[in-house]
This record gives sequence, C-alpha cells and structure tokens, in this order.
Amino acid sequence: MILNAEDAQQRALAFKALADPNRLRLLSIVKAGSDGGTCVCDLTEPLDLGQPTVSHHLKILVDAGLLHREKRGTWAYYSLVPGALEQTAGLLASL
Amino acid sequence: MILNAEDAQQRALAFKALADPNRLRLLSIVKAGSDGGTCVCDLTEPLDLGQPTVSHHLKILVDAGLLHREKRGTWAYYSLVPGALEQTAGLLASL
DNA sequence: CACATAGATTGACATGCGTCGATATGTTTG
DNA sequence: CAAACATATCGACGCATGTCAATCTATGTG
Repeated sequence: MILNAEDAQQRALAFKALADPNRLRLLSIVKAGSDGGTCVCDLTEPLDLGQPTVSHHLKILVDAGLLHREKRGTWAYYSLVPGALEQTAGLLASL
Repeated sequence: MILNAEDAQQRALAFKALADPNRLRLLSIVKAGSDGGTCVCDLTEPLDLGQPTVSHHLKILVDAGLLHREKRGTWAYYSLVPGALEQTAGLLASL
C-alpha cells in the first residue's frame, strides 16, 4: 500500500525536525546528559550559536515530540522523550 | 560522546532527503513496486506533480543513496538501495 | 522595589527549497 | 533523417527556514 498525502505530510514533519545539523547535535548533547535534563545554558556554548537560535531549535524539537521541556526556577531543562527516536526510526521501516 | 559538526552535517543531509512528503511517497511507491524498478512515468501521475519536479525529487533520493537509477532504453527505472532505509534509521539510534 | 539573570519571542534578513514552464538530451520508430 | 516520446536540466518564482539583534517575560536576589 502506498503512502497517502496526509500520512506523508505528517512523517515529513518528523524528518524535517531532524534535517538540521545543529538540531542533531542538540539531541546528541541532551541524550548524553544527565537524566534530570540539560539546561539551555549548557547547550548554547558547544554549538557556537546565539541563545535565541538555540531556543528556536529546541522549540522545533519539542513540537516534533522528540524533546521534553521542564522549567525549574529560572532554568529550563530539556530531556529526550523516551522512545521518540525509536518511533521516528520506525517510520522508515513502514514506508 | 556528542556529535561533532561534520558528522552532524552529513547525517542532516540524509534526513533532509526524507523531509519532504512527496519524496516519502516516491519511496513508498518504489518500495511497493516490482523488483525490476519503477519508471518515472508510473511515478508522475499518483503524486499529481509535473514530470520535471518528480525527476528533481528522484535525483535528491539517488544522491542521498536511497534510490538506484537504471536506464533501460528510453525509460529510467528506480529501485530501493537494499538496506539504505535501515541504515538511515540506524543513524537515529547512534545519536 | 530595583536590578540581574535565564530563557522565549519578535522582526528582519539572507539563503535554501519545491514547483513549474521551457528546453535539452537521448532513444525508438517510421 | 524526421518525428515522437521519456527523461533530465535550466531559469525563474514564491515560500519556508536558519540566524541574529533587540526586546519581552519571569524568576530570583540585594
């Protein structure tokens, strides 16, 4: 059965979120970080990007369901949504 | 270990190729087709796109190493590169 | 309350990308 | 060779996207 237009559109959104090198690096850093999450301040420096740009990329990853955002006090902690990467990988197998 | 800039760039290229609904549908149609490959004429109609646009998308998929192109006579037959989708899916697990 | 700090949002700009029409290339047929 | 056909390439257009500087929001601290 071939993919219909709506399903294709939705899956493309997931891959669009992964289609940027800096977002892949963000995911990598968050994945390597502690379970409590990684704060934005620890993400800005290694990527050599401005803070607004990092916030922008993080928002895209949260909207795509890949990252979870939790605010504690002044800081925002980002963590991987469990299983989200595996689920996205599964989208390829079921093409 | 966090992803370095070059690796991130290269992986992003793979996901960029998947980040378009019409390209996902092309992959789906080719996957569902016969082993001998699917010709462009069979790809243009179901996507409701012009022939140059389909050729353009196919080129991107070939450049990404996902599709193989074989010309037989006047027709060009496209087929999935064995294991390519699985390998791309694997890029996510190793972030 | 005044101020500092972390992060998000906005607006602007340049670049990239999907699409199309027109054209070029190459192959088959008469 | 000429005509028809399948596919690729080119040029242009509009829209999406990544980035930054400036600003806003909210939380803490004197």
